[in-house]
Amino acid sequence: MDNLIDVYKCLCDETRLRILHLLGLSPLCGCHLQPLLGVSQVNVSRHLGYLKRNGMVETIRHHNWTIYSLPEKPSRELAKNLACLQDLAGEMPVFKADAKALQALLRDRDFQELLREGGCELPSECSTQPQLHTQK
Amino acid sequence: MDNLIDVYKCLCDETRLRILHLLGLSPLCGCHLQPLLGVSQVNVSRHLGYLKRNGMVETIRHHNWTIYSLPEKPSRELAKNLACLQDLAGEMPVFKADAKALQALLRDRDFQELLREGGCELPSECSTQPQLHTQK
DNA sequence: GACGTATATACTCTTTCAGGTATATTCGTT
DNA sequence: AACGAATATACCTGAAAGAGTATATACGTC
Repeated sequence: MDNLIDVYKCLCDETRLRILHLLGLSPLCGCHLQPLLGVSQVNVSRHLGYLKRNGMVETIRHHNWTIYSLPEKPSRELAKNLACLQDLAGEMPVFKADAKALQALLRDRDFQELLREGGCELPSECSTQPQLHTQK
Repeated sequence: MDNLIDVYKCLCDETRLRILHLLGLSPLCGCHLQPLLGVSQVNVSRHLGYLKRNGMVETIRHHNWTIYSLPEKPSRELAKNLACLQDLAGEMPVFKADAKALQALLRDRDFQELLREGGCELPSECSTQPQLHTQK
């Protein structure tokens, strides 16, 4: 029961909702999330810390980066609610805009390499095709 | 987006979760919820007020009673999350115990009459069969 | 009109939360 | 060793939440 409440507590903040939605699409670092979300570094870090303390995300350290991702083995409560969130997000402007903004990052080779080095699975949206712009 | 956050805010309290779960099974008054939940009258009333302010429940006044029920036409966000909650509740001890405690009330004729007079649909669990104990 | 039941509000207190500014800490590069 | 990038923590503040006690309000009955 407490676990379920913790899940909902994590979900009742817009920044955290956007973070979880994005992490549902790909593992990400704070430095990727910050520009996507348009909030301060401290803010991202604090919300990520909150999510981690509550078991909503997992981390992998790689060099100076902390790669955040959704838990590999989420609790039933978490899994159900994340599925519910992704479902709802598909029809909500804020989330759709976030997903769109993420697409550019997913095609970035430096980003793909970072995930690979961190041992993360690349999301299917990461095109392995030759790409046009590799700005970092 | 704000609506979704409000939904989650309503869901991140144990008392409110239990209320919503019970209302998913039957319309109920505060005076029914109070003994079921085992919390004070003020507490039930405040949480019900919170839920109503956020559009999570609807009310019908009948004499001295206020019958609370889930919205007839819930928003997409609310509907999805209530479905998710009912799903999860099926396997959680606290909710199962609440549902069981509610069964006795559902068979109570005074209770059934109150719902009918309030214009509520009787939940399917309300047996219309002759009953053994009608203590109020 | 007095009383009991059902419900809601006011006041207070304590805790939690979200955000801002400033300041670590860690790692890699120069 | 100095610097920059990525991340995290400390301190402060204002707002909201949750609960307790007391007190209203509203309705029906006697």
